[in-house]
Amino acid sequence: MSKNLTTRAEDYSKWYNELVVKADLAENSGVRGCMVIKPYGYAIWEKMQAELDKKFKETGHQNAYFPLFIPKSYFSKEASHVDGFAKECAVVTHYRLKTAEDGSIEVDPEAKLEEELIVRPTSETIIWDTYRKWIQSYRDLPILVNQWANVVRWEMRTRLFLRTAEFLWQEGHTAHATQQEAIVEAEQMMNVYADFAENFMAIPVVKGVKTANERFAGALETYCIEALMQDGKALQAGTSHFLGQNFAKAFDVKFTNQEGKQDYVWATSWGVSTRLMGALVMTHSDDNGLVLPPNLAPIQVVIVPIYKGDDQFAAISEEVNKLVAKLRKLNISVKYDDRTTQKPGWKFNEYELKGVPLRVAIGPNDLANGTFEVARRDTLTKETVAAADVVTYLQDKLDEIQTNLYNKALDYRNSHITEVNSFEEFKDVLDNKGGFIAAHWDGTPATEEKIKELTKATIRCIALDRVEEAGTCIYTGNPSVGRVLFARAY
RNA sequence: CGGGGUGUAGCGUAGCCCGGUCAUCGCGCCUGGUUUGGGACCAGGAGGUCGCAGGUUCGAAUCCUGCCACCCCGACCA
Repeated sequence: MSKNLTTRAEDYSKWYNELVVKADLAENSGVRGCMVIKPYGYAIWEKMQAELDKKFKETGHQNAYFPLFIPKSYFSKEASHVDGFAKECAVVTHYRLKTAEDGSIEVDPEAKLEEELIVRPTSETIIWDTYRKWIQSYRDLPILVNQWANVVRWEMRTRLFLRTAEFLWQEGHTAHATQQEAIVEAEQMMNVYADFAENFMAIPVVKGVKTANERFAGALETYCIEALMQDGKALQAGTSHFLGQNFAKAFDVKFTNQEGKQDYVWATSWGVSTRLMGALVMTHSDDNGLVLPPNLAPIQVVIVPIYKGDDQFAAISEEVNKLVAKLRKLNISVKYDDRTTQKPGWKFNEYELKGVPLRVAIGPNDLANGTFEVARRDTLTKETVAAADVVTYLQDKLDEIQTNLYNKALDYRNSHITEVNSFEEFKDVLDNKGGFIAAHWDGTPATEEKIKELTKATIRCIALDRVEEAGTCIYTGNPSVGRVLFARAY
């Protein structure tokens, strides 16, 4: 049993929650389903934002900002979209408070809005209403815009990072002159997300498309990246939608094409959210706490001094300051924890809990020998390194940890994709092993629904790289053209 | 939103069934001293509207009602 956390075997949910809170990432605010993201957690989110933003710009996108409030009438324009969100909207009905006779504060009944405002659950409607004004000719296209924002969904059940009532995300909304161009855009953004997840966050993902049942409200095709958590449940880590002309028709966004004819524009939308923080925690962490890939770690190297008396402390600090300067020059984020208020052992545990990739300790022995002790968070191993080599050593280890975390997660993921050929086997693997199950499915929503009802497993995606293979559906025995990936999901 | 559970100091908790010096214990915090290579030790100290609001009672953390928040299981979802 870890001294820091509940063991995962005992209760994975509790482990996850405890970890998020104890590692100082976030906590419940006490406001229904909303969390406080703490500075350490937010620093990680900022790193994600910076990297994603860079990728968006590289692919020709620009940032913009649209209103938080959306007039209710906007929602009545795209039927399937409304159906998807109607049950989870926060609605603003009044615009003023007043002091009641007993001194309490109440909503002023006189200040009722004529048309209610919806706190955006997503911005398709208000953005498409705006795009109508921006687009007249094919020369105005494409519009490649992204928004960093918060959205609110009045979810029945909430969970830190994975499903909060308010969450932070980015939502890209693009408009194109042709269907083909929009499809290429949607696929491109799925690839951007996959690249980001794998190479930056060290989280392996399966790229694929959703079945009709799991598709975004209003989309013709939903591309997704699916990750696998350590408890064997899947997590949708990002989505990119080809919206066809649905929103253009609903919001009357027409343009004149090169032939001089009016046509509706073709649309995409794509997004990732603070849910990625949950994926990060559940992919890499262990019972000693968080494990952060160096790319995302607010502190990549922490240095802890071990000393007796002021003289020794001063001598150690002098060595450390030289090292800090060299590391900073290499853009390595380093913290020298010279607090005299905590003991070394306490600090070791603290930084392990927070997932700092590398810890350097220097004490009297090291001072005498001209060495540093370097500990790795991912393997929990320690090595003594000569002062002359330590900068290169640390630099190499950061790269190695990044790669190692990805490989570790990839091995786990790959060993948890199980092919099954019968419904009995399907249920057995689901209950006793978890992970993705590659199985034949007859392609009908009804069968998918039935399997979900019986097992709580859903089709996470039809993988893009699946092989064509004739088979029979595990549930109905009807013909199938290839395997799809099932899993229980968050 | 349906079922189940929880709410006592910054954190984790005992007490609730059977109302009456019960506000318990550990960690943390503060002061002093000794310590410092894996969450130190000793001594002293501070800190609580017992989630909120009503009700029952001579008396409520304890019983009743309503509300709020959180957790788990469903349904819904990034």
